[in-house]
Amino acid sequence: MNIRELARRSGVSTATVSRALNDRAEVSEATRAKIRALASELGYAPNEPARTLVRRRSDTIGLIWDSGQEARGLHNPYLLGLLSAVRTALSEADYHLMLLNTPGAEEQDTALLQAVRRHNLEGVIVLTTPPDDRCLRLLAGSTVPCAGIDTAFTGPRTVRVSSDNAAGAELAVQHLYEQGHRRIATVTGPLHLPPAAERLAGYLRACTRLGLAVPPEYVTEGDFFLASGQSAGKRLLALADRPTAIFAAGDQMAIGAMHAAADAGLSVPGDLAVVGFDDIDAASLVRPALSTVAQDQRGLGEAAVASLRGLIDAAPVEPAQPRIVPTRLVVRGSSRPRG
Amino acid sequence: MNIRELARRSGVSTATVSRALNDRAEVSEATRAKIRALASELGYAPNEPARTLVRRRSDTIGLIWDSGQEARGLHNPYLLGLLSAVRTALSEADYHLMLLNTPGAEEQDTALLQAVRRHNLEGVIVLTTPPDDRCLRLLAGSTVPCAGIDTAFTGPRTVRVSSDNAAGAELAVQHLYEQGHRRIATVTGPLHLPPAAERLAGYLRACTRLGLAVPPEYVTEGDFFLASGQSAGKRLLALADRPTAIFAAGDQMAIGAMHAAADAGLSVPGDLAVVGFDDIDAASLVRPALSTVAQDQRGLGEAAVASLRGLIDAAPVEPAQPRIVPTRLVVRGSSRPRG
DNA sequence: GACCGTGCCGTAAACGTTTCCGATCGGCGG
DNA sequence: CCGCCGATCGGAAACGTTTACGGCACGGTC
Repeated sequence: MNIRELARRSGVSTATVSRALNDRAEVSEATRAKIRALASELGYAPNEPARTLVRRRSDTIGLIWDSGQEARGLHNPYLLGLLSAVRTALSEADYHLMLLNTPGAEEQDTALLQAVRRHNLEGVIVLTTPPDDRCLRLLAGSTVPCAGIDTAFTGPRTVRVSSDNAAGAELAVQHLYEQGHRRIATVTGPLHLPPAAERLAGYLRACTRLGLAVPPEYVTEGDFFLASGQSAGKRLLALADRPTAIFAAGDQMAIGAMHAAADAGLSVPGDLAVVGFDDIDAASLVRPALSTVAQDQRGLGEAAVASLRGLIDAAPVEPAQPRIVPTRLVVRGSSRPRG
Repeated sequence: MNIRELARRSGVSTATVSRALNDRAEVSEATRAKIRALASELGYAPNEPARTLVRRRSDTIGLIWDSGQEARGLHNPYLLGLLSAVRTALSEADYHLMLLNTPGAEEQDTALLQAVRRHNLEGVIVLTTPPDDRCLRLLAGSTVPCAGIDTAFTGPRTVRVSSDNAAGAELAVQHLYEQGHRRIATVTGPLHLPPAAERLAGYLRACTRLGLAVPPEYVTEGDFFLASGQSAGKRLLALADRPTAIFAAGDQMAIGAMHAAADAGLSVPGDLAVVGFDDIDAASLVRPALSTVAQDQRGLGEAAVASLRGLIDAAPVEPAQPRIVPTRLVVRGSSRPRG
């Protein structure tokens, strides 16, 4: 069942069928309707590879994420939500989606770039901070439009979209302040990662704005995982000037801090309030449930797709501005009014 | 940079270049090496759409999962792991992967089938139990090879791969038995879903094998979510013949049961041991950490890909046997030896 | 020496679509 | 009546590959 067969049965030429189905103007309404009807009756679907070949565009974009993390057993609970958001946003824009595999160490440096060319991909969306990868750097350095969600690469035709990490952190601190807390400490992520640095900046900004003192020992660096939050919490709770609240730059670390409080015989939120960042699944499963700054995954996905489309059909006029997506505070039991 | 240009620069014809790069025999080693070298030097990558067009096979399979769940706010923490596993297994088999979007209610019934034909997909992998969808049923009923992970459709060229739910449940009960428990209750999932039914069957089988009495009130049905586990736990703990251990068919329900124990002033695992199923992220974050039956996501992904390949290049001889992948018990704090 | 097989390679026809370039046909103003 | 114009369509050339087919040279066998 190809366009020729459909043309034969409609009594017109393949050119007319193509024009009819592609909503071109040079075809009468009558024949267009007839062809449409016959096409859907016969279940005709145009062959995409052939279209791609002649049009020299595939309406397809590639998606890639850092699976190195999972390989090391570290799930990023956000990936799935981002994936779905990107997928629906792309399909609404009539793009197809191809999953690229993160090149391992044994791959060629050009593996990613080659994959893009092989499939005529019109752009690539990169999820989460990837390892310091040469493949990815090569891709970003090329003229292939790239949108990165929470990634830090730069290139001639790249755009970065990320949550408003600083504002989110401010939200958290503001909330704790409103609950009466004045001694608020923080556990950061690895500070060489942009999101971690931005969340710290937001924390500091809020503290100065609110007139809160931030002794240097109130800022401890973690690695986004449970254990680091627990040990950081333990250190913070042993301080002479013990904080009454902790803002952790990641939910796992926040849960770790809650464990540290329990270890010290302190109650949450009575003796220590905790606010995290990300709203992972576990946040609503632990007890007390974790207050946290939720990222807008759908918004991130839509922003990435919108930016990418801009990059695709616009000339590379200027380095695209990063797109910032607002966050939202979710208040749960771990920061309710002090008892 | 196409094959013609490469042929010109190598001083041979396009046919020879094609044969050289596709490892056909009718090319001398010398010219093959020369072409290879030139190709990688020039960064030549064959155009997949053109290949697909002429070969009439795309080396691409489609992936689809039920995003209805997420839309309703229900994350399936397993999806991401499965996704990665499928992706790596496919790329090792030199297949490309295209993400299909789950058709909404407004789509044509034939949307999925049409997508498969448009892109010349050679097969489809379906993740997690989808809604009772006509699109999917149409796909399964066609001759398109389909592999479903934890899905219950059937068709002429479909195969189902799933974890050994029954054996996993037996593992859990056996473990609790070995810890000295004799009164073991269970919280099931919705029993119309095959995994839930199988886990219950495994529980019952283990109990009879071990000679444990199972009063009817020891079996309560939940919906895989936290609240159902909590209320089920509450009911079980109020029983005159109170169980000393609970096997929950899902981790969220298991955590709910732990909350119920805390509400009743009981300690875990001292007064009540709990074992879950799935090993979601939260399992290792709650306190005490949750013992659980972990699914082998990588194994599931590889089995799905292997089955699909069998379906693709074999004649549809007989209805393919379902592939069963073993599970693994992860013992954590919630079921450690009784105090 | 004729013949055949084999190894290597080139020519050209496909694959299914889009689109450029004409062609045809009414209608309409001059 | 003539030429022009817009609307509608068909013919045919692309797009970049793979592969059937045939050709050529060479070595071996009778």
